Amino acid sequence: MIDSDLLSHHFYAQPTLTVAERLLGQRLVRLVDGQRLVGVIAETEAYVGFDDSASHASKGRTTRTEVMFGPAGCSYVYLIYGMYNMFNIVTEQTDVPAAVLIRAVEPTEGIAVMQRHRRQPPNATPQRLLTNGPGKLSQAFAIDRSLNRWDLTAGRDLWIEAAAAPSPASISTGPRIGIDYADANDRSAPWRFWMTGNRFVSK
DNA sequence: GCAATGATGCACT
DNA sequence: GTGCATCATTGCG
Repeated sequence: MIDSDLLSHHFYAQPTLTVAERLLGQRLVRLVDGQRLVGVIAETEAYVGFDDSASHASKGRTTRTEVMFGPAGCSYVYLIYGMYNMFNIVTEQTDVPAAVLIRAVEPTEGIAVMQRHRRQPPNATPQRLLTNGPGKLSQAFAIDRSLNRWDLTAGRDLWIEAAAAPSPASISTGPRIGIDYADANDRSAPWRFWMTGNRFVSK
Protein backbone atom coordinates (compact mmCIF):
# COMPACT_ATOMS: atom_id res chain seq x y z
CA MET A 1 0.00 0.00 0.00
CA ILE A 2 1.15 3.52 -0.76
CA ASP A 3 0.93 5.60 2.41
CA SER A 4 -0.46 8.65 0.68
CA ASP A 5 -3.51 6.62 -0.40
CA LEU A 6 -4.54 5.86 3.19
CA LEU A 7 -7.43 8.04 4.32
CA SER A 8 -6.41 9.88 7.50
CA HIS A 9 -7.98 11.10 10.72
CA HIS A 10 -8.26 14.49 9.05
CA PHE A 11 -10.61 13.08 6.41
CA TYR A 12 -12.92 11.38 8.90
CA ALA A 13 -13.05 14.37 11.27
CA GLN A 14 -15.02 16.42 8.77
CA PRO A 15 -18.79 16.95 9.11
CA THR A 16 -20.57 13.60 8.85
CA LEU A 17 -22.60 14.42 5.75
CA THR A 18 -19.40 15.49 3.99
CA VAL A 19 -17.65 12.26 4.95
CA ALA A 20 -20.63 10.15 3.87
CA GLU A 21 -20.66 11.79 0.44
CA ARG A 22 -16.88 11.82 -0.03
CA LEU A 23 -16.52 8.15 0.88
CA LEU A 24 -18.33 7.25 -2.35
CA GLY A 25 -15.82 5.97 -4.89
CA GLN A 26 -13.12 5.31 -2.27
CA ARG A 27 -11.71 1.81 -1.80
CA LEU A 28 -12.54 -0.35 1.20
CA VAL A 29 -9.58 -2.67 1.81
CA ARG A 30 -9.47 -5.76 4.03
CA LEU A 31 -6.44 -7.97 4.53
CA VAL A 32 -7.19 -11.53 5.63
CA ASP A 33 -4.53 -14.24 5.60
CA GLY A 34 -2.43 -12.10 3.27
CA GLN A 35 -5.27 -11.83 0.78
CA ARG A 36 -6.43 -8.38 -0.28
CA LEU A 37 -10.20 -7.90 -0.48
CA VAL A 38 -11.17 -4.60 -2.13
CA GLY A 39 -14.43 -2.91 -2.98
CA VAL A 40 -15.37 0.56 -4.22
CA ILE A 41 -17.82 2.19 -1.82
CA ALA A 42 -21.14 2.66 -3.63
CA GLU A 43 -23.62 3.55 -0.86
CA THR A 44 -23.42 5.19 2.58
CA GLU A 45 -25.66 6.57 5.31
CA ALA A 46 -24.92 9.32 7.88
CA TYR A 47 -25.94 9.10 11.54
CA VAL A 48 -25.44 12.49 13.06
CA GLY A 49 -25.23 13.38 16.72
CA PHE A 50 -27.50 13.24 19.78
CA ASP A 51 -30.39 14.87 17.96
CA ASP A 52 -30.69 12.18 15.26
CA SER A 53 -33.39 9.84 16.61
CA ALA A 54 -32.32 7.21 14.07
CA SER A 55 -28.85 7.00 15.63
CA HIS A 56 -27.98 4.60 18.43
CA ALA A 57 -26.18 7.52 20.07
CA SER A 58 -29.42 9.49 20.50
CA LYS A 59 -30.03 7.33 23.59
CA GLY A 60 -26.81 8.61 25.11
CA ARG A 61 -23.45 7.20 25.99
CA THR A 62 -23.57 3.43 26.71
CA THR A 63 -21.14 0.56 26.45
CA ARG A 64 -22.35 -0.06 22.93
CA THR A 65 -22.35 3.54 21.66
CA GLU A 66 -19.24 4.73 23.49
CA VAL A 67 -17.10 4.33 20.37
CA MET A 68 -19.29 6.82 18.47
CA PHE A 69 -18.21 9.49 20.95
CA GLY A 70 -14.56 8.71 20.35
CA PRO A 71 -12.06 9.93 17.77
CA ALA A 72 -12.89 9.95 14.07
CA GLY A 73 -11.52 7.15 11.93
CA CYS A 74 -12.41 4.29 14.28
CA SER A 75 -14.79 1.55 13.27
CA TYR A 76 -18.15 0.94 14.93
CA VAL A 77 -19.25 -2.64 14.25
CA TYR A 78 -22.37 -4.05 15.86
CA LEU A 79 -24.56 -7.12 15.49
CA ILE A 80 -28.12 -6.72 14.23
CA TYR A 81 -30.99 -9.25 14.11
CA GLY A 82 -28.76 -11.79 15.81
CA MET A 83 -26.73 -12.51 12.69
CA TYR A 84 -25.54 -9.54 10.67
CA ASN A 85 -22.67 -7.17 11.38
CA MET A 86 -23.02 -3.50 10.42
CA PHE A 87 -19.81 -1.66 9.55
CA ASN A 88 -19.65 2.07 10.40
CA ILE A 89 -16.89 4.66 10.54
CA VAL A 90 -16.83 7.23 13.35
CA THR A 91 -16.74 10.89 12.27
CA GLU A 92 -16.59 14.41 13.74
CA GLN A 93 -14.72 15.67 16.79
CA THR A 94 -14.34 13.66 20.00
CA ASP A 95 -17.55 13.80 22.12
CA VAL A 96 -19.71 14.41 19.04
CA PRO A 97 -21.38 11.02 18.48
CA ALA A 98 -21.64 10.39 14.73
CA ALA A 99 -20.78 7.76 12.16
CA VAL A 100 -21.21 6.71 8.54
CA LEU A 101 -22.69 3.29 7.74
CA ILE A 102 -21.17 1.60 4.68
CA ARG A 103 -24.17 0.02 2.95
CA ALA A 104 -22.74 -1.33 -0.31
CA VAL A 105 -19.52 -1.74 -2.27
CA GLU A 106 -18.61 -2.86 -5.76
CA PRO A 107 -16.10 -5.70 -5.36
CA THR A 108 -12.88 -5.40 -7.37
CA GLU A 109 -10.27 -7.73 -5.79
CA GLY A 110 -10.51 -11.06 -3.99
CA ILE A 111 -13.94 -11.90 -5.33
CA ALA A 112 -13.46 -15.67 -5.06
CA VAL A 113 -12.62 -15.31 -1.34
CA MET A 114 -15.65 -13.10 -0.80
CA GLN A 115 -17.85 -15.76 -2.40
CA ARG A 116 -16.45 -18.33 0.00
CA HIS A 117 -17.18 -16.04 2.97
CA ARG A 118 -20.72 -15.63 1.68
CA ARG A 119 -21.08 -19.38 1.11
CA GLN A 120 -21.81 -18.78 -2.53
CA PRO A 121 -20.46 -21.28 -5.05
CA PRO A 122 -17.53 -20.05 -7.18
CA ASN A 123 -18.74 -18.15 -10.25
CA ALA A 124 -22.09 -17.60 -8.57
CA THR A 125 -24.46 -15.33 -10.41
CA PRO A 126 -25.51 -12.66 -10.21
CA GLN A 127 -22.42 -11.18 -8.63
CA ARG A 128 -24.30 -8.17 -7.33
CA LEU A 129 -25.73 -10.27 -4.49
CA LEU A 130 -22.20 -10.52 -3.05
CA THR A 131 -21.98 -7.03 -1.51
CA ASN A 132 -25.19 -5.08 -2.24
CA GLY A 133 -26.20 -4.54 1.40
CA PRO A 134 -24.57 -3.80 4.76
CA GLY A 135 -24.95 -7.32 6.15
CA LYS A 136 -23.74 -8.90 2.93
CA LEU A 137 -20.62 -6.77 2.55
CA SER A 138 -19.58 -7.41 6.16
CA GLN A 139 -19.88 -11.13 5.53
CA ALA A 140 -17.98 -10.93 2.24
CA PHE A 141 -15.17 -8.88 3.85
CA ALA A 142 -15.09 -10.97 7.07
CA ILE A 143 -15.90 -7.93 9.20
CA ASP A 144 -17.35 -8.81 12.60
CA ARG A 145 -17.34 -7.36 16.10
CA SER A 146 -13.71 -8.33 16.67
CA LEU A 147 -13.04 -5.29 14.45
CA ASN A 148 -15.17 -2.94 16.57
CA ARG A 149 -13.17 0.12 17.67
CA TRP A 150 -10.54 -0.67 15.04
CA ASP A 151 -8.30 2.25 14.02
CA LEU A 152 -8.88 2.55 10.27
CA THR A 153 -6.13 5.15 9.91
CA ALA A 154 -3.35 2.71 10.88
CA GLY A 155 -3.45 0.79 7.59
CA ARG A 156 -3.63 -2.61 9.30
CA ASP A 157 -6.14 -5.35 8.37
CA LEU A 158 -8.92 -2.88 7.51
CA TRP A 159 -8.65 0.60 6.04
CA ILE A 160 -9.81 2.88 3.24
CA GLU A 161 -7.72 4.10 0.31
CA ALA A 162 -8.27 7.26 -1.67
CA ALA A 163 -9.48 6.84 -5.23
CA ALA A 164 -11.06 9.04 -7.86
CA ALA A 165 -14.13 10.85 -6.56
CA PRO A 166 -17.34 10.49 -8.56
CA SER A 167 -18.60 13.68 -10.16
CA PRO A 168 -21.23 15.48 -8.06
CA ALA A 169 -23.74 14.89 -10.84
CA SER A 170 -23.41 11.11 -10.45
CA ILE A 171 -24.29 11.12 -6.73
CA SER A 172 -27.87 10.61 -5.53
CA THR A 173 -29.34 11.26 -2.08
CA GLY A 174 -32.46 10.09 -0.29
CA PRO A 175 -33.92 8.95 3.05
CA ARG A 176 -32.17 6.28 5.07
CA ILE A 177 -33.36 2.67 5.16
CA GLY A 178 -34.74 0.58 8.02
CA ILE A 179 -35.33 3.35 10.56
CA ASP A 180 -39.13 3.28 10.95
CA TYR A 181 -38.68 3.76 14.68
CA ALA A 182 -37.21 7.26 14.21
CA ASP A 183 -39.02 10.61 14.34
CA ALA A 184 -40.70 11.67 11.09
CA ASN A 185 -38.22 14.44 10.26
CA ASP A 186 -35.26 12.11 10.82
CA ARG A 187 -36.90 9.41 8.72
CA SER A 188 -37.22 11.82 5.80
CA ALA A 189 -33.76 13.44 6.09
CA PRO A 190 -31.83 12.77 2.83
CA TRP A 191 -28.81 11.30 4.58
CA ARG A 192 -28.31 8.28 2.35
CA PHE A 193 -25.83 8.71 -0.50
CA TRP A 194 -25.22 6.45 -3.47
CA MET A 195 -23.59 6.38 -6.89
CA THR A 196 -26.41 6.83 -9.36
CA GLY A 197 -27.06 3.73 -11.41
CA ASN A 198 -24.46 1.59 -9.66
CA ARG A 199 -25.87 -1.92 -9.64
CA PHE A 200 -24.40 -2.79 -6.23
CA VAL A 201 -26.55 -0.23 -4.40
CA SER A 202 -28.95 -2.02 -2.02
CA LYS A 203 -32.56 -2.54 -3.06
C1' DG B 1 -41.85 -10.36 -10.21
C1' DC B 2 -43.34 -9.32 -5.28
C1' DA B 3 -44.96 -9.64 -0.08
C1' DA B 4 -44.67 -12.13 4.01
C1' DT B 5 -41.99 -14.42 7.34
C1' DG B 6 -38.53 -16.70 10.27
C1' DA B 7 -33.86 -16.78 11.84
C1' DT B 8 -31.02 -15.33 15.74
C1' DG B 9 -27.82 -12.69 19.69
C1' DC B 10 -27.30 -9.02 22.34
C1' DA B 11 -27.87 -4.32 24.36
C1' DC B 12 -30.86 -2.11 27.00
C1' DT B 13 -36.06 -1.04 29.95
C1' DG C 1 -38.83 -9.40 27.99
C1' DT C 2 -38.44 -6.23 23.77
C1' DG C 3 -36.78 -4.69 19.54
C1' DC C 4 -33.64 -4.11 16.28
C1' DA C 5 -29.35 0.84 10.75
C1' DT C 6 -31.04 -7.34 7.62
C1' DC C 7 -31.28 -11.24 4.58
C1' DA C 8 -32.76 -15.71 2.42
C1' DT C 9 -36.49 -18.36 1.60
C1' DT C 10 -41.08 -19.37 0.65
C1' DG C 11 -45.43 -19.06 -1.64
C1' DC C 12 -47.98 -16.76 -4.64
C1' DG C 13 -49.28 -16.04 -9.53
